[in-house]
Amino acid sequence: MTTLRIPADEAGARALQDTLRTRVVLDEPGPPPGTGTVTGVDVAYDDERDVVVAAAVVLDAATLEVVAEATATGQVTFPYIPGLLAFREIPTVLAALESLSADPGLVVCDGYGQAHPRRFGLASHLGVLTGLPVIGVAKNPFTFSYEQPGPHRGDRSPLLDGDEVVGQALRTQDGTKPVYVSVGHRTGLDNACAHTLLLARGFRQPETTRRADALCRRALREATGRGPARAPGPGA
DNA sequence: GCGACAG
DNA sequence: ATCTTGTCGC
Repeated sequence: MTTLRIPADEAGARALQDTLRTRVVLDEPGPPPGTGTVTGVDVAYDDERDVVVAAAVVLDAATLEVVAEATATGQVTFPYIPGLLAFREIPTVLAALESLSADPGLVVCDGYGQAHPRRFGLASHLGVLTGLPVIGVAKNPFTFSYEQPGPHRGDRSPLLDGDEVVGQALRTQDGTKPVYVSVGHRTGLDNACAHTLLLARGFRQPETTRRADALCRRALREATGRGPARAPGPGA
């Protein structure tokens, strides 16, 4: 496990990405889809107090049942800057991953891996730091061009940086927007798409992401007191 | 210089 | 990411 570093400024952050990207492993296929465990990671923020909560949820890859989960709380130490997302999220995500009681298997995170201006998005950064196979499944497009994939679940089209394929726009449900899949570390792109489809059986987003999202939001509410006031019921 | 821009 | 009502569709 590589030591975590948070640069003091943007230039330092970009330089560190250029250094660490040499350690990304792209010639492994990754774990076979549907076997072992898969782990979703996500974070939630409280902008008022600069608090961030990360969640890691381990699922059985065959049944999608929860095997283990963990959360971690931290202070926000880096602003959101497109291209530098990892520096904002990774410290707390690492803490959550480290306190898991089960083998994470393949890690699925929000955001990108290779589909990044310096080929070193969150998924790649997390992979290099942990040594784990990691893929990125993002909800919105970023730095690349692509054609709209076909309308059905499983349809895809490549994310292109020039003529280099850096990911896939993948339709996980008929009639919904695609998700954007890219490899982070120690996984192949076709395999990453296969995992994503198996994990997104009932919804647009992978079950890993949905579970981790729900958990870190709940943990944030409990850590920060009341979040947004719930609508008062008719009986109030 | 301007706009776009994962979460 | 987060705030936030109603509304459209199955």
